[in-house]
Amino acid sequence: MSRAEKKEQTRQALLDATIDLVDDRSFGSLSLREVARGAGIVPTAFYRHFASMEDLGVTLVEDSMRVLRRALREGRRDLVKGGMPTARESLSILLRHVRTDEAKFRFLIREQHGGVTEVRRAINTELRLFSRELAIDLARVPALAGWEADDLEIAADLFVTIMMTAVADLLDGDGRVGTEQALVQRAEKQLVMVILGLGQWRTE
Amino acid sequence: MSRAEKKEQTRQALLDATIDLVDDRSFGSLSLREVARGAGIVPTAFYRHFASMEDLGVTLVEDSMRVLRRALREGRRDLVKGGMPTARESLSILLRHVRTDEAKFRFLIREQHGGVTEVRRAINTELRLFSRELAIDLARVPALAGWEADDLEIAADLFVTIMMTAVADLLDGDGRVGTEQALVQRAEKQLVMVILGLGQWRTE
DNA sequence: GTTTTGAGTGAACGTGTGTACACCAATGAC
DNA sequence: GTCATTGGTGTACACACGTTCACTCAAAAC
Repeated sequence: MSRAEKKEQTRQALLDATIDLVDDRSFGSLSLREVARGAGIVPTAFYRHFASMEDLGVTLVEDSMRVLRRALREGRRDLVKGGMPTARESLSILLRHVRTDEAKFRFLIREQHGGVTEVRRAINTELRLFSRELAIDLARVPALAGWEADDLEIAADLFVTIMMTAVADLLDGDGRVGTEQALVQRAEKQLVMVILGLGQWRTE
Repeated sequence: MSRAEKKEQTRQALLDATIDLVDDRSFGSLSLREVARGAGIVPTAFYRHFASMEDLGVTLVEDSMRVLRRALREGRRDLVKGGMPTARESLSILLRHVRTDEAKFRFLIREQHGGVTEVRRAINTELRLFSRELAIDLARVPALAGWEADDLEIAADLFVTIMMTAVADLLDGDGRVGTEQALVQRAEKQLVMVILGLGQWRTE
């Protein structure tokens, strides 16, 4: 294995170890030594890859966000068509992604309002970008033509909030199936309420 | 000062010190010694008041929740009347409370999805209670008569989510006034969207 | 083939950690 | 007035922490 490959592998091991540890603690409570230990290297070697824990945290946000963006984008394609069945479809796509990348989603949810400023900032910046992206999609929906761009972004923001709340609830809940189903139905109904509200907006 | 009073005072000092420290870090990253130092007592004296940091955390949730409940209840009285101006009113009441009890709200926002299980659980239990309370209020609104109780709770849940998101954004934002105003308007419009959606629910 | 580079090592530092224990001193009960 | 109760103290322990420094030794550059 080449030198660069070996380095990349260790770097990834550090990121993986961090994601593992953050499953039941906050990122800010992790120690550099713990992470290094988890990756199977000596503490001082950590600095060959990241300048600090904060630096690693920001990198981890970009990593995890790539997964979230992919999930939300896929769901988005259907959501903009409006109506109840497509809202359900979008949600189930998202939640399927959550199940296969549980740890990364938990990291994002936990640290969105967490105690490490740079990490928090990175997450919210990315989420805002995504809201704007969704707003642009909404603008292309015929039924929403003539809307203010600002208002569309506000609606998009609310969709994202509902989605993220559903993810948080899913990850927090016990493993029981009934709970999960109820949770999905709730989020779905909330999305529909907003969609119905959109239809009424300045049309009354 | 009586013995019991003196003890209560120290206990409060521990809670205050914790709230202070949590302003820019996560609760899980606090050490017992730090908190004791902040309260002006020696580490071992901590145990005269709380069995552990986790224990203190749960107490702090109850403390802070009392403030949040009062704020949300006050705003609720107007919200259930429906319509745009009352949504604005409810929001401004809440945000005024946030400004006077900033640290406690920040604690709740930060730890709602934070790394300390018991604390997280305590916050979400209380929030769920509040949602249910709001749902009962909604049931008394004539326009919403005939709704399923479950659906009302789902709507109430969404109201609470929007409110909490607004609080989080307010506390995260820089101090600039323009930002704050935009944020309030956004939350207000989101509330209205849901209210409009409620009007359409199974009425189409 | 020789030299340079750099990821990983291991010992050492000063400092902070949670908790155990014996102790003090003032309040409150009798 | 005496004595038990109890919040707070100070010392001590074994351990974990972030960061420093001089080091190895294999891959990459020449």
